[in-house]
Amino acid sequence: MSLRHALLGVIKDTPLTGYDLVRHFQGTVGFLWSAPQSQIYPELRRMESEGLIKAKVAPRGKKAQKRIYSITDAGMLELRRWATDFMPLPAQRDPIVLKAAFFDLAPIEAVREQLRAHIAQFQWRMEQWQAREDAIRERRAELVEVWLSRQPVEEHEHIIKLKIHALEGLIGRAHAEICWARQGLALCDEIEEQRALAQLQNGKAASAGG
Amino acid sequence: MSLRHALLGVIKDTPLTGYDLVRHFQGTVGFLWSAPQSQIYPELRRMESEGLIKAKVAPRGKKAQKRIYSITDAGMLELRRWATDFMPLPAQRDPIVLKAAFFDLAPIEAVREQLRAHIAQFQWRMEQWQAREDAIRERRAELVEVWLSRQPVEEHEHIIKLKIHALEGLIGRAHAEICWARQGLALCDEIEEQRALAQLQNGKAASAGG
DNA sequence: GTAGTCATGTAAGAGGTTACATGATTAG
DNA sequence: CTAATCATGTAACCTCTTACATGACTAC
Repeated sequence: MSLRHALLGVIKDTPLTGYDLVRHFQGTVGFLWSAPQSQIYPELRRMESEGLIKAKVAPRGKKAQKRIYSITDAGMLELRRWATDFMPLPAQRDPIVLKAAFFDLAPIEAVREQLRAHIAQFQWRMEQWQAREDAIRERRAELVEVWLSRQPVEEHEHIIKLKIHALEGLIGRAHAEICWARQGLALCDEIEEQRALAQLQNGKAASAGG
Repeated sequence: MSLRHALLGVIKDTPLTGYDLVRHFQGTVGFLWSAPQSQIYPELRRMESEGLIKAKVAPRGKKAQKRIYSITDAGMLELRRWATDFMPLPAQRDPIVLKAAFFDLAPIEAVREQLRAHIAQFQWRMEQWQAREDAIRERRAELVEVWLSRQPVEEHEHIIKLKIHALEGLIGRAHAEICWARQGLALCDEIEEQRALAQLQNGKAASAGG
């Protein structure tokens, strides 16, 4: 149930509407845990019914309303419990690696395309993570600052370093992914070269034999 | 639908029963894509009904029977299609990293425990992957050899190199994960030291002031 | 006979994806 | 008035998890 805790992790800093949370899930926390809008609204309702968050209904214009959620003591407790409890590694399940193990079934140009996209995707993500890291380090990350303002000053640096460490994990992983894909591209070149060479020698042998 | 293709990827080499596949999913392919037994049997039935595999019912002892599945032309085609088609990156969703972003909410000893387990888990996986890689390279991987025996000899090295490349991706990632967790442990030490130092200075200030 | 392995399932529920659906409000 | 944004949902479907369930066969 990580979505729940990702949501709590944002709401703990400041009260937000479901809509705000949806946006944040494409911005800040979304880099850590992506979730579609259709998952967030029902989850907020469930969390409310379980007392982890509470909603304040606020008017919006003349007729419309919105629900501004804030964390409860029970929610904060649950978040701390989750952060503290041991969590086993999720099962190994990566569709790209699985596919890579069967790349010999695909034309080499399709393999290249997949690997190039892999690089591009991770480079894009890496930039996002890097930007987020910079924002946190330079004290420009709004919600983090709100949270820090409620923590003892001597802990601020520790909190920041831990948050940066989490992002460093993603960046390091992205780096590994990019290296891997580049090696894959090199392997594609090597394979194609050897095929061309074999073709050439085949031709020679044929003309020599014929 | 990666489970389906993981299954096809094994069945393509040699006919197998559901039971055999379950075991393989803790051995060879399971390092790439883990799946519980309760998912494999129904999926095989579905694949059979869709004509991707066909079952040969064989007797087992006197009364019992077993279903030996083998791949059909349609199944082989589907596997090649899947290997060729472009596949977008799965959404970012890693519970451990998410948790790491909120490590400041947990007691430092709990953080250490999580990180130590992280290292141990990935070291274990890494050994499995490494062993698998060695087996493939040294031509001791049974099913891979069955597959190779039906491929042109001049392609053998390419196929092996591609399969090893897939495993190298996992190994590289595991390496990154271990590095990250070690840095986390170092950070824990640092934080604890600084806390102890602050405690000490607080004590001094208190005794000087009081 | 009995323990271990071979063999095959079902079922409830959690979590995630994709698409659809609606309506108020605000900025131009 | 019209388009973009704010705001909140529902529904069908798929995948995966966890647990339960059964029975034949084989080696001791």
